[in-house]
Amino acid sequence: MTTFYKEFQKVFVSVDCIIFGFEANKLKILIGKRQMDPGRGEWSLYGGFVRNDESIDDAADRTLFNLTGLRNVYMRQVGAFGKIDRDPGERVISIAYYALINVKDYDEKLRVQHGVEWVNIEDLPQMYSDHNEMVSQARKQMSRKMKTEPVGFELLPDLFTLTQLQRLYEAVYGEEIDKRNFRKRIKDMEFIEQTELIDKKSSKRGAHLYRFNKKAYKEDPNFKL
Amino acid sequence: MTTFYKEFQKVFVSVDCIIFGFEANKLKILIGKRQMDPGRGEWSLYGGFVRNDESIDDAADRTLFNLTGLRNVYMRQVGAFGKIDRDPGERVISIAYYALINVKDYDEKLRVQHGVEWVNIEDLPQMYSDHNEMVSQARKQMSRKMKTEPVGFELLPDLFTLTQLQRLYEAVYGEEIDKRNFRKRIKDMEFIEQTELIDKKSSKRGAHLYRFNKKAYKEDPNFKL
DNA sequence: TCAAAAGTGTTAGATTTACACCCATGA
DNA sequence: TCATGGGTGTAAATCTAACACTTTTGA
Repeated sequence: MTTFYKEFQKVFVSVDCIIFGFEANKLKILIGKRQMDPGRGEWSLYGGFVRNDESIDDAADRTLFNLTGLRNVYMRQVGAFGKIDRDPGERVISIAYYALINVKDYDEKLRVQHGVEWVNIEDLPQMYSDHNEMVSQARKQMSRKMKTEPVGFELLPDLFTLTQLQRLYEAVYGEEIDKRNFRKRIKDMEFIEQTELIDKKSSKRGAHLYRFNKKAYKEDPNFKL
Repeated sequence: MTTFYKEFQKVFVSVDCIIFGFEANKLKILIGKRQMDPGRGEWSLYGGFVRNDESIDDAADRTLFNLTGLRNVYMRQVGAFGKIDRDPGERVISIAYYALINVKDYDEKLRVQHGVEWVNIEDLPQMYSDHNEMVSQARKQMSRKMKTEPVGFELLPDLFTLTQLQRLYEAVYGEEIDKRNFRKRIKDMEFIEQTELIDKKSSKRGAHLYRFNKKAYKEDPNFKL
């Protein structure tokens, strides 16, 4: 089969997923104890090897699906990580991807089955290989993305309150946001629509539920938070 | 040697370099006709395969050095490209890097020897495989970088006039910039230092030559253009 | 009745943009 | 002397940031 590049060496290529979720007003990612040698037992991102019959994006989708059973998830490549000895077993080049999911979409039983946990991003343990570095880059890219594109909604239920949305952005940026200024900016974006529904879970008075209207956004794609 | 991941498949990994230069007020990249099958004769970025004894960053440095003889060049990873059939010969995953060099640092003889040319970024031919896509992503990342970090100086001689600097930014952003506003912003950055030297090449009156003071920048790293 | 979260406008300051003329010099 | 690129300041408009009180309701 190898007809053109005989003289060159092949290498293992894997993907690692930084799966972001938002829960209890905290930004979290899914990590677990590595179940494979080398490094068995160390905290680790969930990953997998790229097969010859799939693109790297497909490998990332498949890996995420293996873990969560979810498809059509928002995923973006972070970049390739390729120090010679980044994997203690073999030469492995890994391509990191981050994903944004709604925590409630991830079945608890499945999560437990796979032995992964939602861990606060501010509170990560030391992880296997260069996984901390991957997360740090992923987080930067993700928060930059969230400033100018309406991708944060992937982390929320379809209906959300403005306070939820604000807490999400506070968690992502790692800083408090002025409530009035925040709501002013939201009001300027017509594709974030107030519904008639009221959420009573988080307050006695109740808060309006909002929804992100994708079609309306496409007609006037001006997002900034 | 393969002791841990036997059941997985290895793949070729290459690097491709988007080498930016600035000449005649235009942003350009180095491309050449591919000298290897498959795709021989097509316009192409310069690339090479990653070896097992080097990191992917080192592979990119080595590849750039092979072509230009330059070391310690500003390089950043763009990302991994991994469609199954992106290379018509074999499965090859490629990691794109962009580099910023001063055109005058690249020896003309060497350039001709390697059969590569400086081509205006606005004016690229169709290239081999996904190379146009690589360039397009590289350009976006590079111009975002240039907005907030003083990396544009890598594309200029050590001494430069403000008009040169302005033309560079105009080429990168693809739009005209107001001269007075531009110079006002420059004056606010103390690490862009006026020298006593006058450049007479580009005007009869002569223009002050400026220099980027790296140390001064590190003391007060506030850059925005 | 009170604690807790929802909701609402204004103003000062900072930043950004638009804009036009004189200068120095070599040809 | 004139054509060419170098160099300079101001004012309006926009954007950003700071800030405090009233409302509703379940416990």
